[in-house]
Amino acid sequence: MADPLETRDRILEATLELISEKGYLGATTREIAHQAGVSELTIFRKFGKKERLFEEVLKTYTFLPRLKDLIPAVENLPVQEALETIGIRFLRTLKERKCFVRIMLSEMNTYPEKVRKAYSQTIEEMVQTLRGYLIRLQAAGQLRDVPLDTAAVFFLRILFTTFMNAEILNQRDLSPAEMESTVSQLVGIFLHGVLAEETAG
Amino acid sequence: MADPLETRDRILEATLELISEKGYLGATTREIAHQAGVSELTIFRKFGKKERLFEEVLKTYTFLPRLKDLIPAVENLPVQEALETIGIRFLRTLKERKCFVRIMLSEMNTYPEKVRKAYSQTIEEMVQTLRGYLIRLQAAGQLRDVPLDTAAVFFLRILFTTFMNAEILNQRDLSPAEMESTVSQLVGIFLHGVLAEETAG
DNA sequence: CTGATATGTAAGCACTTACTTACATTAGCA
DNA sequence: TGCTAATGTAAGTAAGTGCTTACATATCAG
Repeated sequence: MADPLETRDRILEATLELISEKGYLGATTREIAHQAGVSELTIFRKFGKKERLFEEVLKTYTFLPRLKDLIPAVENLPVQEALETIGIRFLRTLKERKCFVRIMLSEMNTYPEKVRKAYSQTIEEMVQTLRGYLIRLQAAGQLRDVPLDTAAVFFLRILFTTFMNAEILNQRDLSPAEMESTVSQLVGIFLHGVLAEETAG
Repeated sequence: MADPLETRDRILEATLELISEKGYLGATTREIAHQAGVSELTIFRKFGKKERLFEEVLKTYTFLPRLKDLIPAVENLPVQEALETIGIRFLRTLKERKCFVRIMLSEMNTYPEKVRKAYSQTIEEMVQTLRGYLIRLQAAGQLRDVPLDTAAVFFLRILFTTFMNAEILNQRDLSPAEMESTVSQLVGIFLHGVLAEETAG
């Protein structure tokens, strides 16, 4: 009948959505098949077993950190603007990949190895990107002597939890306006603890 | 036979542990009964249905924020020490209630209303406590003009994610030494963005 | 001892789940 | 046209799942 690749994609997308809504155990193969507009048997012919489906979803929807591409465009901006741009982009990426993030949070307990792999390919790489940027700032004398791994991690973690709290726990849309105000407040607090000129003690 | 209250407690504790390990759907009433050293029937006699068990666990293990009791003892310390004490206490509380936190994270998607209730009785109240302390500092002229809701939220969220990342995602023990160094780094970055004397621009 | 209360054992019910088998259909390619 | 690959329908299996029923036992207060 149809294009086998297209069929496969529809199955994976249905799986992503349903697992993110109901968890791995709560998402049944019957319902996935129905939502994908496909026979349940097709799923088993293509993926063998349900667990494989799950792994394939994690592989497929691991979002490559587009933060890296952003850095060059930002490198010439004033620090505050640069960090705000990075922060907004990070929040937007999380929003776009909401289903994926939900799965990571839900299944982190029950399938830590599988989730950890997906995690290190996404958020951890974003941390490294931000850290690289901060290191260059520090080398240029713009930052005082703080541990930059920690600083980068703190910065992104605040945004991650902001997203998690609003969109997942409270199931409330994180509006662009709210994103901007959160990020600018964060950058404010973050920067004035990091800028060299303000150390003095 | 035994004390009915004691039996009830054993069931609730087994439920807490098993749901935190395997999720609500993954924890079967048979296994809970076995781990509690109790007949499966006893569970249904005491709680009626599985969902009720879940709700009762959330109610029972909601940890009352002992942060509040800490504030008076801390009010006379220098800000840095005070925040470090608060931070360490928060991390320790999370560690003690690890099972409960895991459940909150896992089931946040699938049972948001139930989890949200437990959440607001714990972490949100801690935020308010910390915010109260910061407001007093600000009134005393020790902090510059930053939004203190946001600041308090940021502070605790960083610690929450630190805990989550280490203990849940990486299933690694967060040692007292690591807790201390994380908290002191956090307070360093946090404070120098908040202290009035360093504003200047 | 009596009766109530808390628990246990055993069997099972109605239902769902992941997964399978057997057979039919459709589309495209040679 | 006929072959192959991708899918579908239908029926079913074995193993759970939450939850129930019927009946027995043990403890303890009166």
